[in-house]
Amino acid sequence: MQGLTINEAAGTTGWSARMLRYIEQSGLVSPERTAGGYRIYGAAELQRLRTLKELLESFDVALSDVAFTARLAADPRLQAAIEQWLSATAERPEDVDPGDWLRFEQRKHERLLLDAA
Amino acid sequence: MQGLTINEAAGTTGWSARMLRYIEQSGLVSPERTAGGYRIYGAAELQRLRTLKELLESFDVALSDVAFTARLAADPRLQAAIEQWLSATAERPEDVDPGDWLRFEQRKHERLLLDAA
DNA sequence: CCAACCTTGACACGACCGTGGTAAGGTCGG
DNA sequence: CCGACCTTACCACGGTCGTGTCAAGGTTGG
Repeated sequence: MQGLTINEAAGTTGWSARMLRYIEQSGLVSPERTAGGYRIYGAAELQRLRTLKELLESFDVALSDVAFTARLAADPRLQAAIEQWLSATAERPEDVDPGDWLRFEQRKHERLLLDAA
Repeated sequence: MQGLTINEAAGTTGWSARMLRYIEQSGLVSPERTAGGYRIYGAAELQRLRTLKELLESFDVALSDVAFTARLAADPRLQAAIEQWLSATAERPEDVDPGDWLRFEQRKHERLLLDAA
């Protein structure tokens, strides 16, 4: 076997088995499979899952954001197009309220925080 | 006045007035205001709105994706964290099915295309 | 002053995200 | 062989995105 099954991996990473399947579907962590189709998580995958969790939590980023960044990294044409568009804004950086998109990006979480208060 | 009001801007850019307000809220295009609070779109804003529309349509990208990329560009710490995490996957690029996250990213649109067919 | 336009705020709605669950069936190891 | 585990495929649910619309009230320009 030499690797963990999905529920064992869930136990040591903090994700649920359901989420491990979802993460695989998003293309971010894809474990090997046994001949019968069982997912087998090796040390590398376990490490990636743990750091992924940390990344999402410490920066308040969504899974889909990381997936999109992967798409960006793999498609230089797209990356160039977006960065070029953004750089046109940067022409007058003093006009941009830096809290603007930040609040937009994190609106959902602000609500959660407010509800908790 | 020397600029277009929101409905005039909507007419020449192809966006709806509603979406122009939404785009402003996302921090991507923020027009000046009159003393009374009216939005005034100048040539620069109009151009940005048109190219934004083109960008979203030709690359099948969401508004929130561009907003997230802006957040990335403005937060090097976040950008570095995500890119570092992604680069660990790239260690074994031959193991990654490039259509995987691509299909994940565009699942919604595939459905639309299928429905249309 | 006034008609035409703008503002914010709210409700609505379908589609998608993140997540849990359950059902029907296949695989593992002893 | 068999119990424990895994697989995929669905339904559900609250929350967010993108978008329209409507109400109540303020601004603009002649």
